[in-house]
Amino acid sequence: MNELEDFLALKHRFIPQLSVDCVIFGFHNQQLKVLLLKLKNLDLWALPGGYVEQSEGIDDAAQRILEERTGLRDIYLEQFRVFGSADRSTKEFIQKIMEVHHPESMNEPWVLQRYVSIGYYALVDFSKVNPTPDFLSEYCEWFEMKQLPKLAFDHREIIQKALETLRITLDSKLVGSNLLPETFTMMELQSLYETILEMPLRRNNFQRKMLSLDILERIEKLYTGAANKAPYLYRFKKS
Amino acid sequence: MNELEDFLALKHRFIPQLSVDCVIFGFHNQQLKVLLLKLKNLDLWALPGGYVEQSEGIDDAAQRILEERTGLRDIYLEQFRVFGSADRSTKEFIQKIMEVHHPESMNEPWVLQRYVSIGYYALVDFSKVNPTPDFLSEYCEWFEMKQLPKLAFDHREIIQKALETLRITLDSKLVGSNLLPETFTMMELQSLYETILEMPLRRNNFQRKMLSLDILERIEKLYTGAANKAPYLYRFKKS
DNA sequence: TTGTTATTATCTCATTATGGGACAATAATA
DNA sequence: TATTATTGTCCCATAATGAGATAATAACAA
Repeated sequence: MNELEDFLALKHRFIPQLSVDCVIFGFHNQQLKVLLLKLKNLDLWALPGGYVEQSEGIDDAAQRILEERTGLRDIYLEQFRVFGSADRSTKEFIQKIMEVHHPESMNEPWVLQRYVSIGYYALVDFSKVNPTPDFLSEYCEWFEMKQLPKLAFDHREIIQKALETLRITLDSKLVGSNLLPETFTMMELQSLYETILEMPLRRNNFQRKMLSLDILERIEKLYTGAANKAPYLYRFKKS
Repeated sequence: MNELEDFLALKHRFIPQLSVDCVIFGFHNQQLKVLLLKLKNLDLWALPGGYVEQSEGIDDAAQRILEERTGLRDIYLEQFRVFGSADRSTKEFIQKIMEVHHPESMNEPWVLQRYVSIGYYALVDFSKVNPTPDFLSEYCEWFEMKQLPKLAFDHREIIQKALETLRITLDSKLVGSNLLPETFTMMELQSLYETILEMPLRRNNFQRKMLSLDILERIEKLYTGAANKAPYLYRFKKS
Protein backbone atom coordinates (compact mmCIF):
# COMPACT_ATOMS: atom_id res chain seq x y z
CA MET A 1 0.00 0.00 0.00
CA ASN A 2 2.86 2.32 -0.58
CA GLU A 3 1.01 4.06 -3.33
CA LEU A 4 -1.74 5.02 -0.91
CA GLU A 5 0.75 6.39 1.57
CA ASP A 6 2.35 8.45 -1.12
CA PHE A 7 -1.04 9.69 -2.06
CA LEU A 8 -1.89 10.79 1.46
CA ALA A 9 1.52 12.36 1.91
CA LEU A 10 1.02 14.43 -1.17
CA LYS A 11 -2.16 16.01 0.06
CA HIS A 12 -0.76 19.50 -0.13
CA ARG A 13 -0.38 19.06 -3.84
CA PHE A 14 -4.14 19.20 -4.25
CA ILE A 15 -6.97 21.58 -3.62
CA PRO A 16 -8.71 20.18 -0.55
CA GLN A 17 -12.30 18.96 -0.56
CA LEU A 18 -12.59 19.39 -4.30
CA SER A 19 -12.70 16.51 -6.74
CA VAL A 20 -13.38 15.87 -10.40
CA ASP A 21 -15.56 13.00 -11.61
CA CYS A 22 -15.65 11.96 -15.26
CA VAL A 23 -18.48 10.19 -17.02
CA ILE A 24 -16.75 8.63 -20.01
CA PHE A 25 -19.21 7.66 -22.74
CA GLY A 26 -18.42 5.18 -25.47
CA PHE A 27 -20.56 3.54 -28.14
CA HIS A 28 -20.20 -0.12 -29.05
CA ASN A 29 -22.50 -2.80 -30.43
CA GLN A 30 -25.30 -0.27 -30.81
CA GLN A 31 -25.10 0.56 -27.13
CA LEU A 32 -24.05 3.49 -25.01
CA LYS A 33 -21.44 2.54 -22.44
CA VAL A 34 -19.74 4.13 -19.44
CA LEU A 35 -16.27 3.41 -18.15
CA LEU A 36 -16.21 2.46 -14.46
CA LEU A 37 -13.69 1.38 -11.84
CA LYS A 38 -14.14 -1.54 -9.44
CA LEU A 39 -13.04 -0.45 -5.96
CA LYS A 40 -10.63 -2.79 -4.26
CA ASN A 41 -12.12 -5.08 -1.61
CA LEU A 42 -15.55 -3.58 -2.04
CA ASP A 43 -18.54 -4.69 -4.05
CA LEU A 44 -18.80 -1.23 -5.53
CA TRP A 45 -17.94 0.60 -8.73
CA ALA A 46 -17.09 4.24 -9.14
CA LEU A 47 -16.52 6.89 -11.78
CA PRO A 48 -12.98 7.71 -12.79
CA GLY A 49 -12.07 10.73 -10.72
CA GLY A 50 -9.33 12.57 -8.98
CA TYR A 51 -8.17 15.82 -7.48
CA VAL A 52 -7.02 19.16 -8.81
CA GLU A 53 -3.39 20.06 -8.31
CA GLN A 54 -2.62 23.46 -6.85
CA SER A 55 -1.09 24.71 -10.07
CA GLU A 56 -3.44 22.93 -12.44
CA GLY A 57 -6.61 24.19 -14.15
CA ILE A 58 -9.75 22.14 -13.52
CA ASP A 59 -10.09 21.22 -17.20
CA ASP A 60 -6.46 20.13 -17.23
CA ALA A 61 -7.10 17.98 -14.19
CA ALA A 62 -9.99 16.28 -15.96
CA GLN A 63 -7.86 15.69 -19.07
CA ARG A 64 -5.09 14.22 -16.92
CA ILE A 65 -7.51 11.86 -15.19
CA LEU A 66 -8.98 10.82 -18.53
CA GLU A 67 -5.60 10.13 -20.03
CA GLU A 68 -4.62 7.98 -17.05
CA ARG A 69 -7.74 5.81 -17.41
CA THR A 70 -8.00 5.59 -21.19
CA GLY A 71 -4.54 6.25 -22.61
CA LEU A 72 -6.06 8.93 -24.85
CA ARG A 73 -5.09 12.60 -25.10
CA ASP A 74 -7.16 15.63 -26.04
CA ILE A 75 -10.44 13.95 -25.34
CA TYR A 76 -13.72 15.74 -26.00
CA LEU A 77 -14.77 17.04 -22.60
CA GLU A 78 -17.61 19.10 -21.17
CA GLN A 79 -18.10 20.34 -17.69
CA PHE A 80 -21.77 19.75 -16.96
CA ARG A 81 -22.54 20.27 -13.28
CA VAL A 82 -21.12 20.55 -9.79
CA PHE A 83 -22.28 18.07 -7.18
CA GLY A 84 -22.02 19.74 -3.82
CA SER A 85 -25.01 19.02 -1.62
CA ALA A 86 -24.05 18.88 2.03
CA ASP A 87 -24.79 15.19 2.43
CA ARG A 88 -23.44 13.71 -0.79
CA SER A 89 -20.36 12.01 0.63
CA THR A 90 -21.13 10.66 4.03
CA LYS A 91 -18.25 10.12 6.37
CA GLU A 92 -19.57 6.66 7.11
CA PHE A 93 -19.16 5.63 3.55
CA ILE A 94 -15.62 6.82 3.13
CA GLN A 95 -14.80 5.31 6.49
CA LYS A 96 -15.99 1.95 5.25
CA ILE A 97 -13.61 2.17 2.35
CA MET A 98 -10.71 3.24 4.51
CA GLU A 99 -11.21 0.46 7.05
CA VAL A 100 -10.64 -2.13 4.41
CA HIS A 101 -7.75 -0.39 2.82
CA HIS A 102 -5.72 1.12 5.52
CA PRO A 103 -7.06 1.08 9.05
CA GLU A 104 -4.40 3.47 10.36
CA SER A 105 -5.55 6.22 8.06
CA MET A 106 -9.11 6.13 9.36
CA ASN A 107 -8.46 9.20 11.40
CA GLU A 108 -6.79 11.02 8.58
CA PRO A 109 -9.13 13.98 8.43
CA TRP A 110 -8.35 14.81 4.85
CA VAL A 111 -9.99 11.82 3.24
CA LEU A 112 -12.97 11.87 5.58
CA GLN A 113 -13.96 15.37 4.71
CA ARG A 114 -16.89 16.36 2.63
CA TYR A 115 -16.16 16.80 -1.07
CA VAL A 116 -17.54 19.03 -3.77
CA SER A 117 -17.15 17.35 -7.13
CA ILE A 118 -17.06 18.88 -10.58
CA GLY A 119 -18.81 16.62 -13.09
CA TYR A 120 -17.38 16.27 -16.59
CA TYR A 121 -18.59 14.08 -19.37
CA ALA A 122 -16.26 12.80 -22.06
CA LEU A 123 -16.96 11.28 -25.47
CA VAL A 124 -14.47 8.76 -26.77
CA ASP A 125 -14.00 6.33 -29.61
CA PHE A 126 -14.67 3.05 -27.83
CA SER A 127 -12.21 1.10 -29.94
CA LYS A 128 -9.30 3.36 -29.06
CA VAL A 129 -9.64 3.20 -25.28
CA ASN A 130 -7.26 1.17 -23.16
CA PRO A 131 -9.08 0.90 -19.79
CA THR A 132 -6.61 1.22 -16.91
CA PRO A 133 -7.49 0.99 -13.20
CA ASP A 134 -6.01 3.37 -10.65
CA PHE A 135 -4.45 2.48 -7.31
CA LEU A 136 -7.82 2.37 -5.53
CA SER A 137 -9.36 -0.03 -8.02
CA GLU A 138 -8.84 -3.52 -9.36
CA TYR A 139 -10.60 -3.35 -12.71
CA CYS A 140 -11.58 -0.74 -15.23
CA GLU A 141 -14.46 -1.80 -17.47
CA TRP A 142 -17.19 -0.61 -19.76
CA PHE A 143 -20.80 -0.96 -18.64
CA GLU A 144 -23.96 -0.57 -20.63
CA MET A 145 -25.99 2.40 -19.45
CA LYS A 146 -28.90 0.02 -19.01
CA GLN A 147 -27.01 -2.36 -16.77
CA LEU A 148 -24.97 -0.29 -14.38
CA PRO A 149 -23.53 -2.10 -11.34
CA LYS A 150 -23.84 -0.96 -7.75
CA LEU A 151 -22.23 2.47 -7.64
CA ALA A 152 -20.45 4.41 -4.90
CA PHE A 153 -21.67 7.71 -3.46
CA ASP A 154 -23.99 9.62 -5.79
CA HIS A 155 -22.27 8.36 -8.92
CA ARG A 156 -25.45 6.93 -10.37
CA GLU A 157 -27.06 10.36 -10.15
CA ILE A 158 -23.97 11.93 -11.74
CA ILE A 159 -24.18 9.51 -14.68
CA GLN A 160 -27.88 10.23 -15.04
CA LYS A 161 -27.32 13.99 -15.15
CA ALA A 162 -24.51 13.55 -17.66
CA LEU A 163 -26.81 11.61 -19.95
CA GLU A 164 -29.54 14.24 -19.65
CA THR A 165 -27.05 16.94 -20.57
CA LEU A 166 -25.84 14.88 -23.50
CA ARG A 167 -29.41 14.55 -24.77
CA ILE A 168 -30.07 18.26 -24.55
CA THR A 169 -26.87 19.21 -26.35
CA LEU A 170 -27.04 16.40 -28.87
CA ASP A 171 -27.98 18.57 -31.81
CA SER A 172 -25.69 21.50 -31.11
CA LYS A 173 -22.55 19.55 -30.24
CA LEU A 174 -22.07 17.08 -33.12
CA VAL A 175 -21.75 14.25 -30.67
CA GLY A 176 -21.24 11.70 -33.41
CA SER A 177 -17.80 12.89 -34.42
CA ASN A 178 -16.46 11.96 -31.01
CA LEU A 179 -18.30 8.74 -30.26
CA LEU A 180 -18.00 7.04 -33.65
CA PRO A 181 -14.92 5.77 -35.44
CA GLU A 182 -13.48 7.73 -38.35
CA THR A 183 -15.96 6.31 -40.86
CA PHE A 184 -19.44 4.98 -40.28
CA THR A 185 -22.71 4.29 -42.02
CA MET A 186 -25.79 6.45 -41.76
CA MET A 187 -27.50 3.62 -39.93
CA GLU A 188 -24.75 3.58 -37.29
CA LEU A 189 -25.07 7.31 -36.79
CA GLN A 190 -28.82 6.97 -36.50
CA SER A 191 -28.65 4.20 -33.97
CA LEU A 192 -26.26 6.29 -31.89
CA TYR A 193 -28.88 9.04 -31.81
CA GLU A 194 -31.62 6.55 -31.05
CA THR A 195 -29.63 5.07 -28.21
CA ILE A 196 -28.88 8.41 -26.60
CA LEU A 197 -32.39 9.75 -27.04
CA GLU A 198 -34.00 6.42 -26.22
CA MET A 199 -36.51 6.81 -29.01
CA PRO A 200 -36.85 5.46 -32.54
CA LEU A 201 -36.17 7.82 -35.44
CA ARG A 202 -37.27 7.57 -39.05
CA ARG A 203 -34.60 6.57 -41.51
CA ASN A 204 -35.61 8.96 -44.25
CA ASN A 205 -36.06 12.02 -42.09
CA PHE A 206 -32.92 11.38 -40.08
CA GLN A 207 -30.84 11.12 -43.23
CA ARG A 208 -32.42 14.24 -44.68
CA LYS A 209 -31.63 16.19 -41.52
CA MET A 210 -28.04 14.98 -41.23
CA LEU A 211 -27.22 15.62 -44.86
CA SER A 212 -28.80 19.09 -44.73
CA LEU A 213 -26.39 20.07 -41.92
CA ASP A 214 -23.57 19.84 -44.43
CA ILE A 215 -21.17 18.28 -41.96
CA LEU A 216 -20.79 14.84 -43.52
CA GLU A 217 -18.65 13.64 -46.42
CA ARG A 218 -19.84 10.62 -48.32
CA ILE A 219 -17.04 8.15 -49.03
CA GLU A 220 -17.22 4.84 -50.86
CA LYS A 221 -19.75 2.06 -50.34
CA LEU A 222 -19.32 -0.56 -47.67
CA TYR A 223 -19.71 -4.13 -48.95
CA THR A 224 -20.46 -6.21 -45.90
CA GLY A 225 -21.39 -9.41 -47.70
CA ALA A 226 -25.01 -9.04 -46.67
CA ALA A 227 -27.63 -9.80 -49.26
CA ASN A 228 -28.79 -6.24 -49.74
CA LYS A 229 -27.86 -2.84 -51.07
CA ALA A 230 -24.49 -1.72 -49.71
CA PRO A 231 -24.64 1.43 -47.54
CA TYR A 232 -22.36 4.42 -48.05
CA LEU A 233 -19.68 5.22 -45.53
CA TYR A 234 -19.48 8.77 -44.17
CA ARG A 235 -17.00 10.79 -42.23
CA PHE A 236 -17.33 14.16 -40.51
CA LYS A 237 -15.91 17.02 -42.51
CA LYS A 238 -12.96 18.59 -40.79
CA SER A 239 -13.24 22.36 -40.52
CA MET B 1 -12.21 46.21 10.66
CA ASN B 2 -13.55 43.83 13.25
CA GLU B 3 -15.77 42.18 10.70
CA LEU B 4 -12.77 41.25 8.62
CA GLU B 5 -11.00 39.76 11.60
CA ASP B 6 -14.03 37.71 12.44
CA PHE B 7 -14.10 36.58 8.87
CA LEU B 8 -10.50 35.42 8.88
CA ALA B 9 -10.91 33.76 12.26
CA LEU B 10 -13.80 31.75 10.97
CA LYS B 11 -11.89 30.24 8.11
CA HIS B 12 -12.45 26.71 9.27
CA ARG B 13 -16.16 27.24 8.77
CA PHE B 14 -15.67 27.19 5.01
CA ILE B 15 -14.44 24.87 2.33
CA PRO B 16 -11.01 26.22 1.42
CA GLN B 17 -10.14 27.53 -2.02
CA LEU B 18 -13.72 27.22 -3.21
CA SER B 19 -15.98 30.19 -3.79
CA VAL B 20 -19.36 30.98 -5.29
CA ASP B 21 -19.95 33.94 -7.60
CA CYS B 22 -23.44 35.11 -8.51
CA VAL B 23 -24.43 37.01 -11.62
CA ILE B 24 -27.71 38.63 -10.58
CA PHE B 25 -29.74 39.76 -13.56
CA GLY B 26 -32.50 42.32 -13.36
CA PHE B 27 -34.58 44.10 -15.99
CA HIS B 28 -35.42 47.79 -15.73
CA ASN B 29 -36.15 50.57 -18.21
CA GLN B 30 -35.95 48.12 -21.08
CA GLN B 31 -32.44 47.15 -20.08
CA LEU B 32 -30.70 44.13 -18.67
CA LYS B 33 -28.80 44.92 -15.50
CA VAL B 34 -26.32 43.17 -13.21
CA LEU B 35 -25.86 43.76 -9.51
CA LEU B 36 -22.26 44.59 -8.56
CA LEU B 37 -20.28 45.52 -5.46
CA LYS B 38 -17.78 48.36 -5.26
CA LEU B 39 -14.68 47.13 -3.42
CA LYS B 40 -13.54 49.37 -0.59
CA ASN B 41 -10.57 51.61 -1.37
CA LEU B 42 -10.20 50.20 -4.84
CA ASP B 43 -11.42 51.44 -8.17
CA LEU B 44 -12.89 48.04 -8.89
CA TRP B 45 -16.24 46.30 -8.85
CA ALA B 46 -16.95 42.64 -8.23
CA LEU B 47 -19.71 40.08 -8.38
CA PRO B 48 -21.54 39.20 -5.18
CA GLY B 49 -19.84 36.09 -3.93
CA GLY B 50 -18.84 34.11 -0.90
CA TYR B 51 -17.74 30.79 0.45
CA VAL B 52 -19.40 27.47 1.15
CA GLU B 53 -19.79 26.45 4.77
CA GLN B 54 -18.65 22.99 5.74
CA SER B 55 -22.17 21.83 6.43
CA GLU B 56 -23.88 23.72 3.64
CA GLY B 57 -24.82 22.61 0.13
CA ILE B 58 -23.42 24.71 -2.70
CA ASP B 59 -26.87 25.78 -3.87
CA ASP B 60 -27.73 26.77 -0.32
CA ALA B 61 -24.56 28.84 -0.15
CA ALA B 62 -25.56 30.67 -3.32
CA GLN B 63 -29.06 31.31 -1.95
CA ARG B 64 -27.59 32.63 1.29
CA ILE B 65 -25.28 35.00 -0.59
CA LEU B 66 -28.15 36.19 -2.75
CA GLU B 67 -30.38 36.83 0.21
CA GLU B 68 -27.66 38.86 1.92
CA ARG B 69 -27.21 41.13 -1.12
CA THR B 70 -30.81 41.49 -2.24
CA GLY B 71 -33.01 40.79 0.75
CA LEU B 72 -34.92 38.23 -1.33
CA ARG B 73 -35.47 34.55 -0.56
CA ASP B 74 -36.00 31.60 -2.89
CA ILE B 75 -34.50 33.35 -5.86
CA TYR B 76 -34.42 31.65 -9.25
CA LEU B 77 -30.91 30.27 -9.52
CA GLU B 78 -28.91 28.23 -12.03
CA GLN B 79 -25.45 26.88 -11.72
CA PHE B 80 -23.86 27.54 -15.10
CA ARG B 81 -20.10 26.90 -15.00
CA VAL B 82 -17.07 26.48 -12.81
CA PHE B 83 -14.18 28.90 -13.24
CA GLY B 84 -11.03 27.12 -12.28
CA SER B 85 -8.17 27.83 -14.61
CA ALA B 86 -4.84 27.84 -12.81
CA ASP B 87 -4.19 31.55 -13.34
CA ARG B 88 -7.60 33.07 -12.72
CA SER B 89 -6.90 34.64 -9.33
CA THR B 90 -3.39 35.90 -9.18
CA LYS B 91 -1.82 36.28 -5.79
CA GLU B 92 -0.69 39.76 -6.76
CA PHE B 93 -4.22 40.89 -7.22
CA ILE B 94 -5.52 39.64 -3.93
CA GLN B 95 -2.45 41.00 -2.26
CA LYS B 96 -3.27 44.44 -3.61
CA ILE B 97 -6.65 44.27 -2.00
CA MET B 98 -5.32 43.04 1.29
CA GLU B 99 -2.65 45.74 1.53
CA VAL B 100 -5.26 48.40 1.50
CA HIS B 101 -7.57 46.68 3.89
CA HIS B 102 -5.49 45.03 6.46
CA PRO B 103 -1.74 45.03 6.05
CA GLU B 104 -1.20 42.50 8.83
CA SER B 105 -3.22 39.88 7.05
CA MET B 106 -1.07 40.04 3.93
CA ASN B 107 0.67 36.90 4.95
CA GLU B 108 -2.51 35.12 5.79
CA PRO B 109 -2.15 32.21 3.39
CA TRP B 110 -5.82 31.44 3.27
CA VAL B 111 -6.91 34.50 1.34
CA LEU B 112 -3.90 34.44 -0.95
CA GLN B 113 -4.57 30.99 -2.25
CA ARG B 114 -5.88 30.14 -5.62
CA TYR B 115 -9.66 29.80 -5.82
CA VAL B 116 -12.01 27.69 -7.87
CA SER B 117 -15.32 29.48 -8.24
CA ILE B 118 -18.74 28.07 -9.01
CA GLY B 119 -20.70 30.46 -11.20
CA TYR B 120 -24.43 30.90 -10.64
CA TYR B 121 -26.80 33.21 -12.39
CA ALA B 122 -29.92 34.52 -10.70
CA LEU B 123 -33.02 36.18 -12.12
CA VAL B 124 -34.80 38.68 -9.93
CA ASP B 125 -37.61 41.20 -10.05
CA PHE B 126 -35.62 44.42 -10.19
CA SER B 127 -38.19 46.39 -8.23
CA LYS B 128 -38.09 44.03 -5.26
CA VAL B 129 -34.33 44.06 -4.71
CA ASN B 130 -32.78 45.94 -1.84
CA PRO B 131 -29.08 46.15 -2.81
CA THR B 132 -26.86 45.67 0.23
CA PRO B 133 -23.04 45.78 0.24
CA ASP B 134 -20.98 43.29 2.19
CA PHE B 135 -18.08 44.02 4.53
CA LEU B 136 -15.57 44.15 1.69
CA SER B 137 -17.55 46.68 -0.32
CA GLU B 138 -18.89 50.21 -0.03
CA TYR B 139 -21.72 50.19 -2.53
CA CYS B 140 -24.01 47.70 -4.14
CA GLU B 141 -25.49 48.91 -7.42
CA TRP B 142 -27.10 47.87 -10.66
CA PHE B 143 -25.17 48.25 -13.90
CA GLU B 144 -26.36 48.02 -17.43
CA MET B 145 -24.82 45.08 -19.23
CA LYS B 146 -23.66 47.51 -21.89
CA GLN B 147 -21.85 49.76 -19.44
CA LEU B 148 -20.05 47.56 -16.98
CA PRO B 149 -17.40 49.22 -14.80
CA LYS B 150 -13.87 47.95 -14.30
CA LEU B 151 -14.21 44.50 -12.82
CA ALA B 152 -12.04 42.42 -10.51
CA PHE B 153 -10.45 39.08 -11.46
CA ASP B 154 -12.21 37.32 -14.32
CA HIS B 155 -15.62 38.65 -13.34
CA ARG B 156 -16.23 40.20 -16.73
CA GLU B 157 -15.77 36.82 -18.35
CA ILE B 158 -18.06 35.24 -15.78
CA ILE B 159 -20.80 37.75 -16.58
CA GLN B 160 -20.31 37.15 -20.29
CA LYS B 161 -20.64 33.38 -19.89
CA ALA B 162 -23.73 33.83 -17.73
CA LEU B 163 -25.37 35.90 -20.44
CA GLU B 164 -24.51 33.33 -23.11
CA THR B 165 -26.07 30.61 -20.98
CA LEU B 166 -29.14 32.73 -20.41
CA ARG B 167 -29.55 33.20 -24.17
CA ILE B 168 -29.28 29.51 -24.89
CA THR B 169 -31.80 28.54 -22.22
CA LEU B 170 -34.13 31.44 -22.88
CA ASP B 171 -36.85 29.40 -24.53
CA SER B 172 -36.77 26.39 -22.25
CA LYS B 173 -36.60 28.23 -18.94
CA LEU B 174 -39.43 30.79 -19.03
CA VAL B 175 -37.06 33.52 -18.07
CA GLY B 176 -39.77 36.15 -18.12
CA SER B 177 -41.58 34.93 -15.05
CA ASN B 178 -38.54 35.69 -12.94
CA LEU B 179 -37.29 38.93 -14.45
CA LEU B 180 -40.61 40.74 -14.87
CA PRO B 181 -43.03 41.99 -12.25
CA GLU B 182 -46.24 40.11 -11.57
CA THR B 183 -48.06 41.68 -14.51
CA PHE B 184 -46.64 43.08 -17.73
CA THR B 185 -47.59 43.92 -21.28
CA MET B 186 -46.68 41.82 -24.29
CA MET B 187 -44.41 44.63 -25.44
CA GLU B 188 -42.48 44.50 -22.16
CA LEU B 189 -42.04 40.76 -22.47
CA GLN B 190 -40.88 41.20 -26.04
CA SER B 191 -38.38 43.87 -25.22
CA LEU B 192 -36.97 41.62 -22.47
CA TYR B 193 -36.36 38.95 -25.10
CA GLU B 194 -34.92 41.47 -27.51
CA THR B 195 -32.56 42.80 -24.87
CA ILE B 196 -31.27 39.39 -23.88
CA LEU B 197 -30.93 38.14 -27.43
CA GLU B 198 -29.68 41.49 -28.72
CA MET B 199 -31.82 41.25 -31.81
CA PRO B 200 -35.14 42.74 -32.91
CA LEU B 201 -38.19 40.47 -32.99
CA ARG B 202 -41.44 40.91 -34.87
CA ARG B 203 -44.38 41.93 -32.75
CA ASN B 204 -46.93 39.73 -34.47
CA ASN B 205 -44.86 36.56 -34.54
CA PHE B 206 -43.57 37.03 -31.01
CA GLN B 207 -47.09 37.34 -29.66
CA ARG B 208 -48.26 34.34 -31.65
CA LYS B 209 -45.42 32.25 -30.21
CA MET B 210 -45.91 33.36 -26.62
CA LEU B 211 -49.66 32.83 -26.66
CA SER B 212 -49.28 29.41 -28.28
CA LEU B 213 -47.14 28.25 -25.34
CA ASP B 214 -50.21 28.50 -23.15
CA ILE B 215 -48.30 29.91 -20.21
CA LEU B 216 -49.81 33.40 -20.08
CA GLU B 217 -53.07 34.63 -18.64
CA ARG B 218 -54.55 37.75 -20.14
CA ILE B 219 -55.82 40.16 -17.50
CA GLU B 220 -57.45 43.54 -17.98
CA LYS B 221 -56.28 46.35 -20.23
CA LEU B 222 -53.72 48.86 -19.11
CA TYR B 223 -54.76 52.49 -19.64
CA THR B 224 -51.58 54.48 -19.62
CA GLY B 225 -53.04 57.74 -20.80
CA ALA B 226 -51.25 57.46 -24.12
CA ALA B 227 -53.19 58.37 -27.24
CA ASN B 228 -53.46 54.85 -28.59
CA LYS B 229 -55.01 51.47 -28.12
CA ALA B 230 -54.47 50.20 -24.56
CA PRO B 231 -52.44 47.01 -24.34
CA TYR B 232 -53.53 44.00 -22.33
CA LEU B 233 -51.73 43.04 -19.17
CA TYR B 234 -50.54 39.44 -18.77
CA ARG B 235 -49.29 37.28 -15.98
CA PHE B 236 -47.64 33.88 -16.01
CA LYS B 237 -50.00 31.05 -15.16
CA LYS B 238 -49.05 29.37 -11.94
CA SER B 239 -48.82 25.62 -12.24
C1' DT C 1 -68.95 65.20 -32.49
C1' DT C 2 -65.71 63.92 -35.67
C1' DG C 3 -61.37 63.18 -37.57
C1' DT C 4 -56.28 62.22 -36.44
C1' DT C 5 -52.50 59.72 -34.59
C1' DA C 6 -49.93 56.18 -32.43
C1' DT C 7 -50.20 51.78 -30.96
C1' DT C 8 -52.00 47.21 -30.31
C1' DA C 9 -54.25 42.86 -31.75
C1' DT C 10 -55.15 39.88 -35.61
C1' DC C 11 -55.29 37.96 -40.12
C1' DT C 12 -53.34 36.25 -44.23
C1' DC C 13 -50.12 34.25 -47.25
C1' DA C 14 -45.64 32.57 -48.77
C1' DT C 15 -41.83 29.87 -47.35
C1' DT C 16 -39.59 26.45 -44.75
C1' DA C 17 -39.35 22.49 -41.70
C1' DT C 18 -41.17 18.07 -40.19
C1' DG C 19 -43.85 13.61 -40.02
C1' DG C 20 -44.90 9.69 -42.44
C1' DG C 21 -45.73 6.66 -46.36
C1' DA C 22 -44.16 4.87 -50.97
C1' DC C 23 -40.95 3.34 -54.36
C1' DA C 24 -36.90 2.44 -56.93
C1' DA C 25 -31.97 0.66 -56.54
C1' DT C 26 -28.94 -3.04 -55.44
C1' DA C 27 -25.84 -6.83 -53.19
C1' DA C 28 -25.91 -11.44 -52.20
C1' DT C 29 -28.48 -15.81 -52.60
C1' DA C 30 -31.76 -19.35 -54.21
C1' DT D 1 -33.24 -14.88 -63.40
C1' DA D 2 -36.15 -14.28 -59.45
C1' DT D 3 -36.01 -13.34 -54.44
C1' DT D 4 -34.98 -10.89 -50.24
C1' DA D 5 -33.40 -7.49 -47.15
C1' DT D 6 -31.83 -3.12 -46.96
C1' DT D 7 -30.60 1.45 -48.51
C1' DG D 8 -31.29 5.93 -50.89
C1' DT D 9 -34.88 9.12 -52.57
C1' DC D 10 -39.08 11.11 -53.61
C1' DC D 11 -43.57 12.90 -52.56
C1' DC D 12 -47.23 14.95 -50.05
C1' DA D 13 -49.81 16.48 -45.94
C1' DT D 14 -49.23 19.12 -41.94
C1' DA D 15 -46.96 22.24 -38.77
C1' DA D 16 -43.94 26.06 -37.82
C1' DT D 17 -42.02 30.46 -39.16
C1' DG D 18 -41.16 34.96 -41.67
C1' DA D 19 -43.14 39.05 -43.24
C1' DG D 20 -46.54 42.22 -44.77
C1' DA D 21 -51.44 44.02 -44.34
C1' DT D 22 -55.58 45.33 -41.87
C1' DA D 23 -58.70 46.30 -38.22
C1' DA D 24 -59.42 48.11 -33.42
C1' DT D 25 -59.03 51.75 -30.11
C1' DA D 26 -57.48 55.41 -26.47
C1' DA D 27 -56.51 60.03 -26.18
C1' DC D 28 -56.37 64.43 -28.39
C1' DA D 29 -57.36 68.18 -31.64
C1' DA D 30 -60.57 70.61 -34.45
